[in-house]
Amino acid sequence: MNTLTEAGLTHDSEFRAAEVCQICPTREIALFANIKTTDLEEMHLPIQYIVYEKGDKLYEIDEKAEYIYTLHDGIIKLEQSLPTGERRIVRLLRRGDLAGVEAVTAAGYQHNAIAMTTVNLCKIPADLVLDFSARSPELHANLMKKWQDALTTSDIWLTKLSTGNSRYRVVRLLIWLSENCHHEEFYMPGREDIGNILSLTTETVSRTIAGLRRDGDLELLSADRARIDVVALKKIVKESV
Amino acid sequence: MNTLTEAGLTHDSEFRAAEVCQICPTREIALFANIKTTDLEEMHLPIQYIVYEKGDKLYEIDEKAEYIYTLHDGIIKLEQSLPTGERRIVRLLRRGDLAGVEAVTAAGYQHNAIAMTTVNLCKIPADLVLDFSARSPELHANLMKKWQDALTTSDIWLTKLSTGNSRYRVVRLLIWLSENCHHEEFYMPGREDIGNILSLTTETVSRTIAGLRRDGDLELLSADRARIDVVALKKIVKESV
DNA sequence: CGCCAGCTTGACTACATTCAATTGTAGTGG
DNA sequence: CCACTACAATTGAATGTAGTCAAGCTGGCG
Repeated sequence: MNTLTEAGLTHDSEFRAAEVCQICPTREIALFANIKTTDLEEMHLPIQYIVYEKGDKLYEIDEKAEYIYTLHDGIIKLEQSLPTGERRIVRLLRRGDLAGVEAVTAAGYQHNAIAMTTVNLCKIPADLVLDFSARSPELHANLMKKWQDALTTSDIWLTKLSTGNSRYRVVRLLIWLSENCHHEEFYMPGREDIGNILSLTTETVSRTIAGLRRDGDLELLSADRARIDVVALKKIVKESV
Repeated sequence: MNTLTEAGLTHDSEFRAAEVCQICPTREIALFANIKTTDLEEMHLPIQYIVYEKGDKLYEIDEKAEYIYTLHDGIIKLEQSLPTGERRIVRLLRRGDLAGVEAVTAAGYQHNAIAMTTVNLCKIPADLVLDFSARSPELHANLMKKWQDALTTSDIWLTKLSTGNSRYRVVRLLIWLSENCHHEEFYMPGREDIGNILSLTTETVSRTIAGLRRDGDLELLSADRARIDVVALKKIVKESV
């Protein structure tokens, strides 16, 4: 857990960045990573600290984009709709990632953002970030780094999650999910969500997972928790160790 | 054609941004779109104007990233390798797009960048862009806009070029390619490249294209030029007219 | 305890891949 | 100018993998 709650804050409250960012457990990897405290004070940034429950929607596609979200804990999915009606999940966000960065350049959000687990995050007004990033070289650099990260993730999804057979794709996703948690046990999305991430049907995902269980490489702990044999799985996708 | 050559410049020469950007036919959509001439003068940016031929490599993955490229004309592919050895094309760039933007945040390039056609571009030192973007709010905004565009493109590739059956995917790609050119006729990559874009085999791509030709929706003009019935094809992918 | 959504399993079908052979095309040199 | 080569594209037949449709199953929740 990496919540501001543990650092002594109550949920869904509003703060000044200067007060709260110094004690933020996500700070070293977050948007304000290396920003001087004096700068944060100067900026008078009102930050809301919020907890969303599984299934809650942060924002919707085409909705007016006014806030950027920094994710402290949990997993968020960004999804888009196809002309045919189905949904496709284009990215998953985890600790340190930003949701809704497009708020600094575009008028509307480009995805539906939905909490897949309980989620802790900070909600930051985008216009202030943009203003301040024009004055702070550090923030400016951080912001670009976050764009870069998002793009790198997208590339990985294209190369590693959208190619190869179903077993290969499911395995890669499981490895990614397990990297989230330091413990063995990790969150596993529903079969339909996995299908929308990998462009597979729920049935195919289900069968593939059943296969991995038979081989002893995957253990289901509850509806949405699992444990994997990382070494064995990495061998399947031909990745070093 | 949208070349600086037509504007009277010789190939592969070096210029100061202030001299050359004012007459650039790509300027209104390029990185320096709305930058004041006085600012450009101040920046003393040495810009190389270069022409690459089909198949030439701009840069390689992991190569030290020192330059950003603004594309004036032609098409560039960005490709990555899979652990299994195959290549995947993760993005195609066209007029106005940037190649190697990662040079401003990362140490090395993240892709192989290869010219698919004859290509006109400007090669700009990344460190100067970064410096200057910290001082110029306009450039800063432009740069973020370009990141944003790249991400949006990535999302489209994930939702529209990596899902659905082969016919659907090939059609979507053809529509995209035809949007490049105002004329009917457009550049069509080799079957293997198309396969690496869409995660299909060359054989499947070939068969799909043969099918489109039989239906009269596609006409091959030469090895790498084609013409399509846009209306008919958009109907296939269920897109408004 | 029973209901319902999400998951699993089975049988069948559709589709893309694979392997192999053939045709087509652009480039080279006699 | 044509023959020859190299490579890309096409086509066919057989195989394999994922999709589809339709039943059952399970576990969490009222």
